[in-house]
Amino acid sequence: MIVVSRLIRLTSCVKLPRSFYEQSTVDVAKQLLGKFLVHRHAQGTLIGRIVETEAYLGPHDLACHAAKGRTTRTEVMFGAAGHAYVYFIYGFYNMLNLVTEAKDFPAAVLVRALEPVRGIKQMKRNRDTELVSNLASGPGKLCQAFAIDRALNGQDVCGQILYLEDRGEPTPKFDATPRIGVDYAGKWKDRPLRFAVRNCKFVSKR
DNA sequence: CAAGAGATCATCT
DNA sequence: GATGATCTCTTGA
Repeated sequence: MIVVSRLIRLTSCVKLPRSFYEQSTVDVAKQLLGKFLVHRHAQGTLIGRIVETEAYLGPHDLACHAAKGRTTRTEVMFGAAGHAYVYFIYGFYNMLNLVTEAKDFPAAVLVRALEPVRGIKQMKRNRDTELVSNLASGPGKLCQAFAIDRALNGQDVCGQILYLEDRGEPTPKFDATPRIGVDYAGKWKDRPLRFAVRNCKFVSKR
């Protein structure tokens, strides 16, 4: 019986393969809800359930960094799917994105919020705060909680250090809204490309 | 509570 | 030299 339950656990706990990230960016962004981000860190293993994402659709999407062209900064987005695009912004925060679609097509999903699952003690230290719903409820917060910085830019997220897991949970009910903080993006700013789990207290505050 | 400012730096003009 | 896929704290009603 022990062996059987282990098998069940193994089969329902699968690392997302590269083919997952090669799908359309909107599909990846939606399907990431309810998946688990795992960071195997020297401090210990940190795990969170994804509850909020945003899709950045490519060079024509004025909110996407790649709309400004292929540069040192955006190079990772032009690479193969299933890699981390981590950038530094506002002088303080890192943002975690997962590169999607075909090589040479620059698109990605911004991971905006997580429900802390494992390593909560370490996350509290990293964030210097006690409230669990304030540990990873925003793109800057979650990078701080999960010790994600630009050292992880370009990391293969189909590897052993940083990856995503499907634990058998169906995609939760979610709402689609415009993306946050992209008022400069002209007609693209109102497109409903932000996806957040409905009635979830771990999404970013808005 | 809502609104505003400040923090601070890599990247691009 | 300006700005940004943010967050926190302070202010004032």
